[in-house]
Amino acid sequence: MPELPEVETTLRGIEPWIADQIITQLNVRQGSLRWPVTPGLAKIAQGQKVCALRRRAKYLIMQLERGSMLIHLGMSGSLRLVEPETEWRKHDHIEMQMSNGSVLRYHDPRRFGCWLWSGAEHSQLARLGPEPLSADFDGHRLYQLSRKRKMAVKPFIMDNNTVVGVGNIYASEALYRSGIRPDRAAGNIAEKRYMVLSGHIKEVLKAAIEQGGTTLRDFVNGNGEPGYFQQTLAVYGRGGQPCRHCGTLLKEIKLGQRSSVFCPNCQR
DNA sequence: CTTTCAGCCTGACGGC
DNA sequence: TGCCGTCAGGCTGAAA
Repeated sequence: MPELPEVETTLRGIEPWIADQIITQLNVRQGSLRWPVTPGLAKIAQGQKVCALRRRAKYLIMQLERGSMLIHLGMSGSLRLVEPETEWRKHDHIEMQMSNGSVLRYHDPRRFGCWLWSGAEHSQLARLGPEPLSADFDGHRLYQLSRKRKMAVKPFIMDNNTVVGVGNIYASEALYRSGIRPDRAAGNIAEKRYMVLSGHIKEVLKAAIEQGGTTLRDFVNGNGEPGYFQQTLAVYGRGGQPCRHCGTLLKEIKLGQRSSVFCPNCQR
């Protein structure tokens, strides 16, 4: 499940191998993703240089000479560098060959990701909130945006309009660290608590990115799956198990269609 | 305006 | 053993 840290880790892993290189060939084997892969993408991309690779929210933006490719990993997607002529695995959908011999493979069993070309601005990026690790995101923003909102705080912080890149895992963990119940109404939380929460969102994402860095070699070699976060998760996926702080059994509820685990004693 | 929810897709898992 | 239902997840756009 690629969340922001995984996307950032992917970016850092592949960037040195493809930046400033020319796309010699692009193969689309399966173009039926979240949105259909832009028709003619292979022909459009071929011969263009990768001028830059950057991340916005959970999107990767591959800046080429005449426009950009917007890439999303959905929830099961991955980008890996593989040896040339590597046998195609099931669910390998796209391959990009570079002038330095690097080969990038896109693998995505559930096909929730996307590869979209645009010569101008991608509409998907138009109304995104601030990056969680930027100075534009802080407790003041959470407080201001949440006034009079009845929505539970967890879906509120997972809303891309509030702040981007906070998925179910890290929202759950940040709320636990902040001592805030995920089902508390967003509009009913004091500014001070939002200051604490915004700090923990940043911390948890930073920590995950740092740990993701240890799996960089996996991306280069094309082996293995990143599984770095599992050991450090306090609540996500631990419903019914004891809280590591107080021993109270963690409670699991549904919020906005998503499972949410919290400690009824530590979080209020 | 805010909030909810279906739909996209496959693999893993539990029950029978 | 295999079949079936359920779940997981990000994101959009339509409905309430």
